[in-house]
Amino acid sequence: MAQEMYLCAMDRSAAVEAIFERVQPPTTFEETVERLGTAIKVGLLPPGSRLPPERELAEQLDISRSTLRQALTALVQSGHLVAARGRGGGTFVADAPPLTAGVAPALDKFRDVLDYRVAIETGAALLAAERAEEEDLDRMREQVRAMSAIGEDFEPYRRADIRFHIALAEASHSHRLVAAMTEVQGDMSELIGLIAHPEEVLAQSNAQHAKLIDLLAARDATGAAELARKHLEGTEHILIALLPAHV
Amino acid sequence: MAQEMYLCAMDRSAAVEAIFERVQPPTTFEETVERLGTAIKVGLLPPGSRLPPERELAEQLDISRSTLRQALTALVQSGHLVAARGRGGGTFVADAPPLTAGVAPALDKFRDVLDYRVAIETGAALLAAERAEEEDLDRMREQVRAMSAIGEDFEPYRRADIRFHIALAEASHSHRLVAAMTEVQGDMSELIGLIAHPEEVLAQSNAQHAKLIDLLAARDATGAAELARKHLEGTEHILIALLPAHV
DNA sequence: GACCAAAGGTCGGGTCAACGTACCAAGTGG
DNA sequence: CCACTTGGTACGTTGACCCGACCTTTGGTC
Repeated sequence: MAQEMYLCAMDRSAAVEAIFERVQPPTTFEETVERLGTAIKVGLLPPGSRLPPERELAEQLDISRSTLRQALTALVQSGHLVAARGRGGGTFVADAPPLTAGVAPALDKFRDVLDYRVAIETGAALLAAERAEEEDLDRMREQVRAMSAIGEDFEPYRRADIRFHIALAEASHSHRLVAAMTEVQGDMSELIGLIAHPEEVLAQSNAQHAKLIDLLAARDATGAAELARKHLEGTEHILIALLPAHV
Repeated sequence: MAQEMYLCAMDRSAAVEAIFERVQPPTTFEETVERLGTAIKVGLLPPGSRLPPERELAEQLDISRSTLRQALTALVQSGHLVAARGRGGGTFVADAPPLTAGVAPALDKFRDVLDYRVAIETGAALLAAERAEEEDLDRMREQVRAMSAIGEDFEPYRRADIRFHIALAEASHSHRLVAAMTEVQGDMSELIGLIAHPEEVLAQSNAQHAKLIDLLAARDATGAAELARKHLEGTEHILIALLPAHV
């Protein structure tokens, strides 16, 4: 029975190390705050929109009402939601949602987010080129129009931008990529607030959006992925220059 | 106060629906079984290798020993691990790990896994082309050699194949992509057991592996992503033909 | 104006996952 | 034979989560 061989000393690869990292699944409460909070920040739930009644929503999410209320309460206190009692009341997305001014917590976490984003965006672009329907493209075109119509101040531009990228994920017709894209955009918002956005950059960015749609329509998967990657590099360069030196 | 506007009826997009889906974070126990189980199935922890002592491992994973033992016990009962008491004992990966004969649970889950894989693999290929060091490429070459040396029976080939793809993720130097790749490969194993693998298919597959390394060495990101996508299509076509009609 | 229905808000008790600590049992090396 | 390392067991504590009943506010309806 005496087996030797201590944990393969040579093969201490990054993958093996990843096995033994901390295991900490989020609680139901945390997950719920994350889900709803991201949806709000990302604009999927626009200001003024109403959530389903608590008892109903709890059933949809398949959690108890108590836990749901914890999450809702947290979001009310943070100013993302407002609650109104009585008939015709309900829980609504705040009209003036607080700016997501995260004070840049973990630094190497952002590296990860940026890289993960590359995978999700290019993957979505690739599959979208293979599968996008005309209606998917229309939804994307609408956001491009919105962005070019704005031009000046950044907040509404950013919202349309997010919706464009989520629409891209939807065009890939992959449930999981939509979820991943939403999550990634939420994470990005924490970063993007930190940097400046000259108007010319936005214009060029939106030109790339339009071009991407053309490539999707032409079913040019390779070109779409390539353009997507270039598109992301723009943001990256600005961010990396801004972030202090890392490991 | 009377706000109207019931949850934007028009905008019932896939992304919005995804918000209200079931929230069910895994328990620590489940997550731990998943982590270790995947690592074993995927061959990151080869048969015969020894895990750290329980008390130590529990600290690394930042969970209580009791919970860790639940997970270990589960893996012992399922035949993935064997435990030996006494000094010089420990917990070891079983020599003959049970075949992962998953009875194909959710069907549309696999669609999702396949699509997610496209994103992770192409994303990893893309970033690897930008960042791979010579030593990263060497690790991949080694697996290609291993695969071509085998040729006949499938199990060892599959193991080397997995390690190749994980090495690709490592070459992208993205922590998160390594983790995602490992997870995806674990999920894929459940599927791949279901299909046949003619020798000629494996040969062609390995030729693509070799070609991919060349493209990475040449820093041809677009070409690498393109080839990766083609490489995956091979598996997909076989699987989709096999899986019954879906929605 | 009385009443009802539909919402959010509160309370108390029950269950179970996870933790921590101490202790038992087995096997190996000195 | 002793001591030490390592897996196995037991038990009490905490806290997340659930369930259900009830209160409070508020707008609509008769």
